[in-house]
Amino acid sequence: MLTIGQLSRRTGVKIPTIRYYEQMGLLAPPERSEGNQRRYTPEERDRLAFIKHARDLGLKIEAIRELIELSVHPDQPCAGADRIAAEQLHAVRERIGKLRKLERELARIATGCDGEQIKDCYVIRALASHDLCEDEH
Amino acid sequence: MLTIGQLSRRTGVKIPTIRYYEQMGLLAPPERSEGNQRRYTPEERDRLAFIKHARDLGLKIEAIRELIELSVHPDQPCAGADRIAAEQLHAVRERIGKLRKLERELARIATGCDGEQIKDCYVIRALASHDLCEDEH
DNA sequence: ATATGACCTCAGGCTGCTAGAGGTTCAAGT
DNA sequence: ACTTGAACCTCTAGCAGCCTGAGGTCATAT
Repeated sequence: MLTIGQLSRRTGVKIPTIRYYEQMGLLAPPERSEGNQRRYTPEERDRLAFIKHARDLGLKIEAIRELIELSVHPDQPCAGADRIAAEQLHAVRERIGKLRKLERELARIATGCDGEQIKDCYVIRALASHDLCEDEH
Repeated sequence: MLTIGQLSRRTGVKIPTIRYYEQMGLLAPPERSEGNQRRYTPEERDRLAFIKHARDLGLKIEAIRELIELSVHPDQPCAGADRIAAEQLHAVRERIGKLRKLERELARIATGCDGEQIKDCYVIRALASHDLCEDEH
């Protein structure tokens, strides 16, 4: 049995975050010691590691909840899990696309200024008007 | 003079958000009608457009506040504005890098499953353990 | 005069945590 | 057996950056 501190160190998830996940229903309320402290089994550690991995991949709490729900029914078809992963991939690709547009524009803005005073500053002028933008947004 | 609704439509910034920016000190408290409703000048519309543009580029409220502060002193050197833009560019590039790692892993996870049941599902297994990951994270 | 829509303020909620106050328990050392 | 000190407990509040809704007022057209 692990204390919450040991669990935290082994998974890299901070203690308040563990308690938060319990509150959010991602982790079942664990056993308690006589003095009311949380004690975790290795299975619970595995589940927390699962949650952390999914969070690191950018999955929302709600999506993780669905996946856990699915994983409790190992004999059902796994199309649901596939769908969640695919949706997540799609979301990540969209974010990358948007960020690359931003990158281009920021690169132009950040390197374009050779003025000396604010009133000539390309950064300020570029933000003040879209006329200097390459694409619409 | 524009009402808050007109301002909202012209800038694409929602009404509660405009009031929020005022509260945060990004917009000065505007004039009011006799009946205490906000009335905006074209200059205020321009400033809101500036704010929106900067937000769309991912700048934080605090960074925008600094830029506005700078733009009020047009005769000062503009190195500060350049720095803010460069920092933002750096942050965006970092986010892109991280997201691309996620993309690779998710793509592998989302396309790797040909099991039929949850207990064989590659998505679930990949999340449960890092053994299936390509890089550490 | 009245209807309707746009506006006002204020409070509370959202995500995903994090921090702090104020109190209890555990394990180790003496 | 006792004492320390770290680790734990619950609860509340806070962060960004808004959004929503309640309950009420204003503007304008008919």
